[in-house]
Amino acid sequence: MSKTRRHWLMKSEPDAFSIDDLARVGTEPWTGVRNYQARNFMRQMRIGDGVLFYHSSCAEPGIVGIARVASEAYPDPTQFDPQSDYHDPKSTREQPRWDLVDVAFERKLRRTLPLEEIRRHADALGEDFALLRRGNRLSVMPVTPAQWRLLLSLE
DNA sequence: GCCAACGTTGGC
DNA sequence: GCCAACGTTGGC
Repeated sequence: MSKTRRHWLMKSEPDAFSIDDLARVGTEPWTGVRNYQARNFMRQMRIGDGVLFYHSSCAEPGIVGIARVASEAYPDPTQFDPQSDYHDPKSTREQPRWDLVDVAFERKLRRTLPLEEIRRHADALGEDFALLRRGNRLSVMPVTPAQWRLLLSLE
């Protein structure tokens, strides 16, 4: 396993949990991911990896801040909680299905980097940039160093 | 609110 | 193992 810091993009609906919420709490366990691909990406995360914080399902979807991975992946406790929206009856403490990582606030961007503007750089970002793939619904995705640089240069 | 895209479930 | 039905995501 490489020791190089890697980069990711994580989506959140600001009505549920925004970049300002993260700024307030400092560090947040990223509960509720119930997609295997997204879970597997979180399992690849290492402490210190960079995270682009993306607001989805809102008036101006886009990248709004930078965070960093603050823990290795560990079982998402909400999967065991029958009261939780994220409860998964097929999960047991012996055999958990869902993991999460802790995410720590780094900074807000000077402005929201809107999806619409990101789209205009689709060619430079390349085919492997999952955010712009057709019908993309992935909430956790990898970002290459080149994509990271390009996106932050737009700020 | 609409709808396209996609993942998951379950019957067969 | 196929595939239709269903639920969810997320931009608009």
